Amino acid sequence: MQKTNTSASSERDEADPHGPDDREFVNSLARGLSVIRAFSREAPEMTLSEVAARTGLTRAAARRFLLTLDRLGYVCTDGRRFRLAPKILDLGFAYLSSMDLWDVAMPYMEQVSAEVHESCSASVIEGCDIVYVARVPTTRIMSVALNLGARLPAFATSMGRVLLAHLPDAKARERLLTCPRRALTARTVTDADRLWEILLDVRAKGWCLVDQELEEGLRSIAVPLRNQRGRVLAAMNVSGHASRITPDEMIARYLPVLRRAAEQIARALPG
Amino acid sequence: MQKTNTSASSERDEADPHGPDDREFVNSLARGLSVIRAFSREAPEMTLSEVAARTGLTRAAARRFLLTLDRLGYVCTDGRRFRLAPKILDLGFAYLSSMDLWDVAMPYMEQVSAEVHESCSASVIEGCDIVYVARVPTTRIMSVALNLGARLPAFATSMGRVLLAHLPDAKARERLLTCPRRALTARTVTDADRLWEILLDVRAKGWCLVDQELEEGLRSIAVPLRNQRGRVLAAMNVSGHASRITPDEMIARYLPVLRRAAEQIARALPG
DNA sequence: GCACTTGTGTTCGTTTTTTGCACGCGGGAG
DNA sequence: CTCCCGCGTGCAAAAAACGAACACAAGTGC
Repeated sequence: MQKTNTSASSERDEADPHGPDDREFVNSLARGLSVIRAFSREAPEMTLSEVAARTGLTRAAARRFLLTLDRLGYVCTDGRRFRLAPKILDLGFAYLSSMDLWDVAMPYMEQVSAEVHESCSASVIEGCDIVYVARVPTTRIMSVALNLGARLPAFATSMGRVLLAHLPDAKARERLLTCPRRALTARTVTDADRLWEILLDVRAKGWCLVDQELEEGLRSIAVPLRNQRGRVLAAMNVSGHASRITPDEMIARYLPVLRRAAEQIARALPG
Repeated sequence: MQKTNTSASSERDEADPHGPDDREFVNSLARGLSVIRAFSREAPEMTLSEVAARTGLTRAAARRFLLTLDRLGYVCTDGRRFRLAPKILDLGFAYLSSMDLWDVAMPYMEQVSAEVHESCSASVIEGCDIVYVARVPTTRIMSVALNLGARLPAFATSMGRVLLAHLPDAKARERLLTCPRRALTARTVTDADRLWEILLDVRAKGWCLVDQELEEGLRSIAVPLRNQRGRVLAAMNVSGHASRITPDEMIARYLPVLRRAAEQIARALPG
């Protein structure tokens, strides 16, 4: 879902830049994972050779990995074409399960969504992107479907700015400067200095509203999710269509709901 | 989220039963993936040695895999403890993106959810389990959180029975007989012959209602999701709390909504 | 119909990487 | 202090990767 895959996020991408020749780096694993990632909306189903071409592996290597993944149940094949099997979700599931936060947060997010009649989402920051880790959708307002694992550029999203604002100064600055900041609408703020000011403001206020900077007609407001000790673990937001709600109304009506939910989540979290 | 991990689903589990000695099987990949899966709710954060113990790998091997995954950004570490990084979701994301179905289905599922004020989910079958692939939650009614990738035993769920019913006879029978069928509530039907009758009925009717067989107080009704050519790709359901709705009401009010959505999804699907 | 190109998937020996084991190190608890 | 547990490292043995063949099919031009 969603093609965006925005920023150049990951510093080191897998594939096979003929690995760090470290003896501590298992190339087979990196290559196997790159085979999994070779599948996409554009190529949901591939022959052995197509996989080889996409990953840069030899056909022989691609074959070994595909057969291995098939044996393990992560891909399936009709003999000629290969496609990913649902078991792949087990891997991400391991991640989601390993975080109590989402489990704890979901009921409160459902409550938020029910109260404001808009989608409520949670995300974490990774590199230049935010990654969606939980979501309670209502009727679609965005042009793209945002599902778990989806990425959006941090600098242009309400959750991204909240997360950036709660990074240590040096890190936040560095990300602002190094991450690509393509304007996504006419309103997108891309100037690093201006963004820095915004982050300082967000940090002081404890919330962030973004008005049609990510997508025309889309407004969203986000708050940090903290654990009991006050450390920011993620961000949570609510978005609404510009035709349905003004920024002031969002602050008046949505912010209190978000803040209350965030507090309840913090209290409900262990540790 | 959700511990269930029910049935013994996967025929061949990974780990390291010292692999099929085939030259076509890449042990390193299987082992690397088993390292990812070693993380769970119970062990969200582990030292190198703990990972080694959990996976049955030597510490040296575990170390190499963890360092590799760290380099690739799939795990992160504070130097001592390792945990999964959100990038892991990219893997499952590759799967979800590779299926148009979910993208197409989501808006209709949101509509269903809005119309009946209950959660609407979609799943596929894999072995003895159904795997959740899309979900529009409303306020929580189940005791467990069902998220993407979550598994439930097929025989005891409405979606599972729909999916089993649309398998070829031989396959459906075989799964009924070989899959574990532990009773989950007092009402759970576990008798294979009785289940077979139910499946035939589901196949004939084109929908399935399950009343508190999975969990006390939980009723759900499911229909198949087909492509334009009529092939069953997944199942979609709506569930409700027993105190809020009777089975007859579910059939009267929810079924038409589900059926209409399923038809719209079929029409909206390519090929 | 025929040789021919092109793109498959598969096999095999050789080179290269990965592995497991044994050993050494260091820091916290008893 | 010393024991124990967790971590890092060197090396022979095992494995995986590579590349180059081979087999096969479908389409191509003649």
